[in-house]
Amino acid sequence: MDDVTAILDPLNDAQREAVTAPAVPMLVLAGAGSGKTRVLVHRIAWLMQVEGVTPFGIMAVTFTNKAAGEMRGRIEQLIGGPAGSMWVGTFHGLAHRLLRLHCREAGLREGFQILDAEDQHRMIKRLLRAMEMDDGRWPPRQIQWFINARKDEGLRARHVADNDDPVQRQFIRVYHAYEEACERAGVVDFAELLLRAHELLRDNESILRHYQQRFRHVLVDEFQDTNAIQYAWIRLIAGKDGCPFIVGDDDQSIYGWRGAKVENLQRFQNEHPEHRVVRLEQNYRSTGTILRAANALITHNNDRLGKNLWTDGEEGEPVTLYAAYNERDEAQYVVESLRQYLRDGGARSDIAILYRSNAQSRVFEELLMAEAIPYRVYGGLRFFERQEIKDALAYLRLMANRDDDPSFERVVNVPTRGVGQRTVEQVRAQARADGSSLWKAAGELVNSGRISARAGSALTRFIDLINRMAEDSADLDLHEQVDHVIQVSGLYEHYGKEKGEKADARLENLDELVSAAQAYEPDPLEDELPPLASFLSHAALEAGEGQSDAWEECVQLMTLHSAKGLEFPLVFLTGLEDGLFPHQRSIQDPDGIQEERRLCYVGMTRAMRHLYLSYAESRRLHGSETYGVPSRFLAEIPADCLHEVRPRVQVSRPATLTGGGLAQAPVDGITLGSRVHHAAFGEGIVLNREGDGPQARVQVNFEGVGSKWLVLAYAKLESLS
DNA sequence: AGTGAAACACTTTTT
DNA sequence: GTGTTTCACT
Repeated sequence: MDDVTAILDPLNDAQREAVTAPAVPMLVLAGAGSGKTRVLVHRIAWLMQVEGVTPFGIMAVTFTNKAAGEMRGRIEQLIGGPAGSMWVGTFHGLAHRLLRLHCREAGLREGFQILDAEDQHRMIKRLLRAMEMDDGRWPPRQIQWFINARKDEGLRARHVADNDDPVQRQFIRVYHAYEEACERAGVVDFAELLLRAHELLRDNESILRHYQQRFRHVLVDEFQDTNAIQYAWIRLIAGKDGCPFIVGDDDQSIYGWRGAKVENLQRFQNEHPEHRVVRLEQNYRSTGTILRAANALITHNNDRLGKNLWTDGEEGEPVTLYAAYNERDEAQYVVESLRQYLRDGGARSDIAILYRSNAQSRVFEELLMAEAIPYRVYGGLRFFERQEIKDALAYLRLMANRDDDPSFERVVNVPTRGVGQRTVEQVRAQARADGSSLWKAAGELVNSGRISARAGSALTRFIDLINRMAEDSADLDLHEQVDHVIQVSGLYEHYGKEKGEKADARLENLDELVSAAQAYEPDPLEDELPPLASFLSHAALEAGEGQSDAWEECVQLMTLHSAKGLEFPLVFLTGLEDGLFPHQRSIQDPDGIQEERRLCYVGMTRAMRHLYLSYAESRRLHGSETYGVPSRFLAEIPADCLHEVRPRVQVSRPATLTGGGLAQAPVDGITLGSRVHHAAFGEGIVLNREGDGPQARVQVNFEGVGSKWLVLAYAKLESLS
């Protein structure tokens, strides 16, 4: 039983309590840096080695591939062998596996493929056109969002009520059309994977019973991020007597905007009266001061499940606050400070620069570039999302399934082969008339001869190309197949002709696709599937790394959202201005503010040893100069945790520290953010200010009237606050 | 079919 | 200010 010491020794009391918990539903409230992955991993080892559960009976669910991979790795390390038949994966990945295993019962064809967000967007645009709906009045993005949000709630088009709202009615119409189009093409989008898998279990007694009996132990990571359908899914599989082991942190719920429901934590407790809660509150990451600052901030939120992080580590240095003159000054300060850290022997990869929105990365990039400090920006296009890669995949998808309309549309005329818009439109019309796929419609059109000779021969060329490639590569290995397609389709040549350095990069990517195919190993747990179809699913489900310029030691730049789950010795949390962070779009809504506050909390708790906060008094935003107020979050951090560096007085709008928080000094009574009254426009909030003296102009957002620029000398504004 | 100007919108992101 | 997308022109 010395295995057990290996499992339990590295744990603290709370962690141990969670890991060794009896067979009841468990909720582990795991604060930032409290070792939640460790608890999950050790729990699994405990189940196997002490409770005698086989890997076959365990399912562990995460949100990202990265988290899933890490978990699997650590499990295998701890138990000293492969986790084999254990189901460890993302919600989408596991739902996908379920659907592959039971595609017949799920109402899907055998080789169904997955639509990524871009494919889905294109498809909706096409549908709108076919339905003769103006995509100006019906923004495809909005409809896409609508459909996904409904699916995340578990609702199909036929379930959505229009409430006599004409707009809603149109949305539902498109949703219906979209469902049909997906059905016809044999594709499913991301949300559909979850919804379908849920329906599969819900509607198939025997399948459900099988999985309920099999997975008595379902473990879920980041439970605060689950949406309605994911919750329902877990509920179903866990069944009445399952013992779900849930790990989450309500204070780190930052995905409400995409359907995540923090309430699921509460709901879990209500629906499992016999559950037990363990709180992991000891933090192993940050200094005492950083924790004190973060704790104080998050205390301003309501309805918390309650948790207070502590550490027995050292106090550490105060959190530094820098009031920058503008965004360039902010960047300069950040770079100076990180230089100092590097001079003191710190590693570049220890450093993270965090911001609220992607656009903010630019200033930092420019400066880091100029100073020749290697950096890496997270986010952006990932490997399998690149244009040339998606083109190649579209060819492959068509070969696997001729009815794949999105892929047909994508490559009929890439590279150009004389199938113009006119011809494609004819094919679409034919498909609509026959209720068939584009591929069949194209064949039909060519045979019927109701098409010009030129267009007909161009289409025929395309049809023959696909057929020929499918035939010729049928017996090849996967990577040879991919290579063959890239060459024969003309894609390689096509992208080679692109000008600039782009061509090289694109060709390199295409080569890398071949390598990826060569390295690909099908999932042994689901594969009856031909390697090609399996590879294509993999490409959609795991879009690959962002543009990771190798593993060179780099300063890390990323949004606060993508920083979740990571930790860095040195963290810069930048752009702390009202309107930017918290973001303008969240500011009206109290729940929005709370989510922003949690985001700030997440950002602060990324820091291990050094935390720098900064804001800029003026900033170029969307092209024009704006004047920000220090983020309200700054005022919520106790003054004695903060060390304010070079507080600038007498810039455009001085900020001073008073009474434990930041307050603004008045500038002739009209301060940014204050309420004013105007004779004609009524009441509003001062958003912006330009210039000095009587000629100064202010931008005021009036209730009802909207925002106006006014010259102070003429406007006769009355300050109300 | 490919280029260029104009119009436009602009959190956060995984799968 | 920047990147994207659409439309019009060659």
